[in-house]
Amino acid sequence: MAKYDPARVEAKWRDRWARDKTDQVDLVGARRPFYNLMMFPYPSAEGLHVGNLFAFVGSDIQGRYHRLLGYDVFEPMGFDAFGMHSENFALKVNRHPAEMVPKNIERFRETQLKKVGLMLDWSHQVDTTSPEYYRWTQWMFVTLLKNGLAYRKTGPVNWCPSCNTVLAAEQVIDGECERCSTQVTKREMAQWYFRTTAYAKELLEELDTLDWSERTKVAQRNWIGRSFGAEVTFEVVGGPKFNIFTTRPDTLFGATYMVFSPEHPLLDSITTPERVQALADYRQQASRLSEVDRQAENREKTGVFTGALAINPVNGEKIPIWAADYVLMGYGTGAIMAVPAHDERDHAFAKKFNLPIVEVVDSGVGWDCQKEVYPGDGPLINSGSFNGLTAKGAGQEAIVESLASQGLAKKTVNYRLRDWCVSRQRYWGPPIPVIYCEKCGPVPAPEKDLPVLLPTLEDYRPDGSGLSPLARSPEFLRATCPNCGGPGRRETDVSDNFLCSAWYFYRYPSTQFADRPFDPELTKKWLPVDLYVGGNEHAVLHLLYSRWLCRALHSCGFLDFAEPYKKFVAHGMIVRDGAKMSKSRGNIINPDAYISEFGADAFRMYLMFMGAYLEGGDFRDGGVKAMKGFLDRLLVAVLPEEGETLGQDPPQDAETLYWLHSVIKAVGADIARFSYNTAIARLMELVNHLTKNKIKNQVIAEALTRLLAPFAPHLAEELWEALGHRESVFKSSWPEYDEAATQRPEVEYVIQINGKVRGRLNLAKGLTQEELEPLVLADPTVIKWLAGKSVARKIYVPDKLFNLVVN
RNA sequence: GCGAGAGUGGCGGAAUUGGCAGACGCACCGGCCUUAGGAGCCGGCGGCUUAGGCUAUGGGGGUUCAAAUCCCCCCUCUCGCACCA
Repeated sequence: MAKYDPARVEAKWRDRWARDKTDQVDLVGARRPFYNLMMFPYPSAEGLHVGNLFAFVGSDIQGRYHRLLGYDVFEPMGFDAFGMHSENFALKVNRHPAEMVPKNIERFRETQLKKVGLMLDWSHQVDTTSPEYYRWTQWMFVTLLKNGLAYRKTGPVNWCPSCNTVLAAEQVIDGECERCSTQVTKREMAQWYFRTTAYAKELLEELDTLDWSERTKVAQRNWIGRSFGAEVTFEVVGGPKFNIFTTRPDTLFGATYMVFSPEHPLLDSITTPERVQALADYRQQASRLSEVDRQAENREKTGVFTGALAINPVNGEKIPIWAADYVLMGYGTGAIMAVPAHDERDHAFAKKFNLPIVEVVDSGVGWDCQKEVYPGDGPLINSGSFNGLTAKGAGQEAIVESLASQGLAKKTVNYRLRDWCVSRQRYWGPPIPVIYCEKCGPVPAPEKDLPVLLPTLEDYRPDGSGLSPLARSPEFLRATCPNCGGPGRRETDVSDNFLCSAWYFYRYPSTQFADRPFDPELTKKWLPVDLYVGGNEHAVLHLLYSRWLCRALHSCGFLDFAEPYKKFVAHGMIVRDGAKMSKSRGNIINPDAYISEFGADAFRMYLMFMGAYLEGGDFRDGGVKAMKGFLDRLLVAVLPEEGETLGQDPPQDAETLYWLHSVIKAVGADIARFSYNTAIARLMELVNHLTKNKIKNQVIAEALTRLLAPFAPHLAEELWEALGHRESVFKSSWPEYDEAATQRPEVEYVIQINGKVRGRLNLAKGLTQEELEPLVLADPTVIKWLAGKSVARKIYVPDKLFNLVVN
C-alpha cells in the first residue's frame, strides 16, 4: 500500500462508523460529558461553503481529541432552515420554501456533511422548520410574554424596503440591511419586542467571567455600551418638569440651551403656538431621512426652536429648548442639555444657530471656546460656588450631590442596547403565537394549541404593506379568544429567525422528547455547552440573543444556569489568494471538488494547515494536493512493507524517543490552544525524521496514528486497522508522553560575544556555569574574538546560552 | 474619533517566559531516476558580501548583556462601535 485511495478508504469508514454508531454517545449513561457545539448552518441551495467546513473541521478536531482523552463527546448538527435566506432563494427560483428546504437539508447532510468525516451524532438532528421544533420556539415566545419579557409597542422601526420587513437594531449594519445591504428606512409600526435591555447590566458584567475569544467580548461590550452619568431634572418655564441624561453633570453651568429629539412626546405640549408649524415641518423632514443619511459623518446640524424656555436648576437661567435630530429618542431620555463649550456636537449646533457659548472648564492654555471645543478636564470656572473644583472629579460629585439633595438629579448608568424587535413581515418563519381579541387585547396562544402551524401559502411573496403574507389567508386569521371565547384574529407576523437559533442547543440532547422543549435531567447533565466554535460575525446577533434568552429562561425558572456557553472560540475567516471570496469575483472554493480528488482527510488537513485557526487562512490551490502527498508519505513511514514485520518493543535510542515524546506533547498542547497549523507541522517533522532515519516501529506507528486521528480520521482508522486493531481508533486513547524524554540529553549551548552569536557547543544538558565556562573560553572562535579584550561580564542562561560582554 | 487585533523571506505562515529569527509548507533552483514529467527521491533557498563577516521582523527613538517579543512616538491594514449626550 504505497499510496492509498481516499475515495475507497473514506467510504469504507463512513459505512463502518454508521454501522457501529461510532459517532453516537450514550447521553444518559455518559460519565464525562463534553458538549461540543458548532454553529449550525442554513441549508442554502448553493451547498456547504468552505467557510462552514473550516469552522466545522476545527470544531470536530476538538471533539475527536476530547474523545481520545476519554470524554463522552456529544457533537450534534442541525439546520437553521427558517428565515429569509431560505425564503429569498425559493423566491428567486420561483419555488416554495417548504419544497426546497427538505431537499437542501438532505443534500447538505448526505452528499456533503457526511463526506467530511465529522464525528456528528445524526440521531439528534434538529431542523428549525419542523413543527416539532418550532412548537417550542413558539413556546419560548409565549413564556417570555407571560413573564413580562415580551411586549408590543408602536414606535419607529428599521424597515428594509428590499426584504419588506422590519429589522432589529443588531441587523442594521452601517444603516444597511444585514442580509441584502439595502439602505434601511424608518417606519412607524406596532411590533413585538423582547426586553433585552432588562438584562443589559448582567449581559455586560458576566462577560468578564466568560472564557470567550476576547474580540467577541469586546464586540458585545461595545454593543451593550454602558456610560455613567446623571439624570438631571429641568423645568419648562410655565410647564412640566423633564429629565435629561448627561455624562458631564460638572458642566451644568455651561448649558446654554436644551435639545429634544424630534420624536420626543413632550414637544407637542410645550411648543409655542407660533412655532407649531415650524416644528411640524422639521419633524416631517427628519422622518423622511434614511438611517444612513441621518448618521452621515459630519452632517450639517439641523434643528428648530420650540419657543419654549427651560430653567437651569443650578443657576435658574432661562435657556431655549430646541428640537434637533442629532438627539436620538432611543438613548437616554431623548433630551439633552447642550454645553457648546465642551461638546463638539453642541458647539457645531451653537455656531450654526448663534447660541451662546459659556466656558465652564478652564483649559489652562487659553483655549478660545468661541472658536473651538475644549472637551478635557480641569478646574471649574463660571460655576458659582463650585468654581475651582475639578471637573469630572470633585466638581461632578458636588454638583450631583447638591442637586440630589433637592431631588433634581440622580446618578445613572445608560446602555446603548435596545430591546430586540422580533416581528417579521415575512412568510417563512414560526408564526408569532398571539391572538388579538377585541375585549381582551393580545392573548398568547394556549400551550396546548402549539404549534400554531405555518400554513402552506401558494403566494407567499412579501408585499411591503407592513403586513405578513399570512394576513392574506382568511383561514389563518380566524381564531377564537382563548380567554373569553369571543371572536379573535391571529397575529400574522412571524418571529425573527434569530429566535429559532437562540435555543437550538438545548434541543439537541432532547430531540426524542415530544412533550417538552428540553429534558431537565439531560439539560442538567449536558449544559451549558462545554465548547462552542463559530464565526465572530454573530458576536452581537446570535451570541447576544442566545445569552439573553438563557438569562430569561433562567430567571423564569427553566434553567439553573444563566450563561449558555462555558467557552466560545471565534475562528478566523478564509480568503483565497489574499482576496475575499465572493460570487462576483468568481473565486469561491468548491469543497466537493477537492474532496473527491484528494479526499476529505487531505482537505481537512490543508484547511487546518494553511493558517492559524483563530485568525483565518489564505487558501492556495496547490495546498490540498501537497497535503495528500504528505499523507502518502506518512502511510509509507508508518506501515510495514510487504513481508516486513514491525518491531514491537519501544524504541531505545534517545534521539528517537525525544522526537516521539516531544511531538506527542506539542501536538496535544497545540490542539488545546487551537493551533492546528503548528500541530500538523509537528506531525510533518516527526514523519520527516522517521523517513530520513528509516525508523519503523509498532509503538511509534500507533502513537502517530492516534495523533493524526483528530485531523485525518479516515486514514487514521485505516492505519489503526492495518496495525492490527479491531476496534475504532477513537475507542483507544490519546498517547501519553514521558516528560523526561521530551528533553534532549544533549543541548546546543549558544556562545555569544556582546550579544552576537559566535559559536555553538553540543554538550550534556544541565551544565553549571562553572562547568561550561572553561569549555566556552577554550573554544577557538571565542579565543579569536577575545584577543586583546577583557571580559566585563558573563551571563549564563542554563541549557541555552553563554554571553560574554567584552569591552 | 473611540475600542480591539495585526504588520516577519517570492508566498502562506512559525517563534510558551525577552535568550540561535524564518519551524512546517508552497513556489523556485540544482541533482538523481525516467522514453517522458504537472510523478518520486536527494540537496539548496532572507538580503549584501572583499567569504571574515555585515545586515534583517512596517518606520523612528528607548530600556537591556540580549528585543519580532517590553516602553514612547509615527505609518499602514483588518474588525467592532460611532451625532449614544
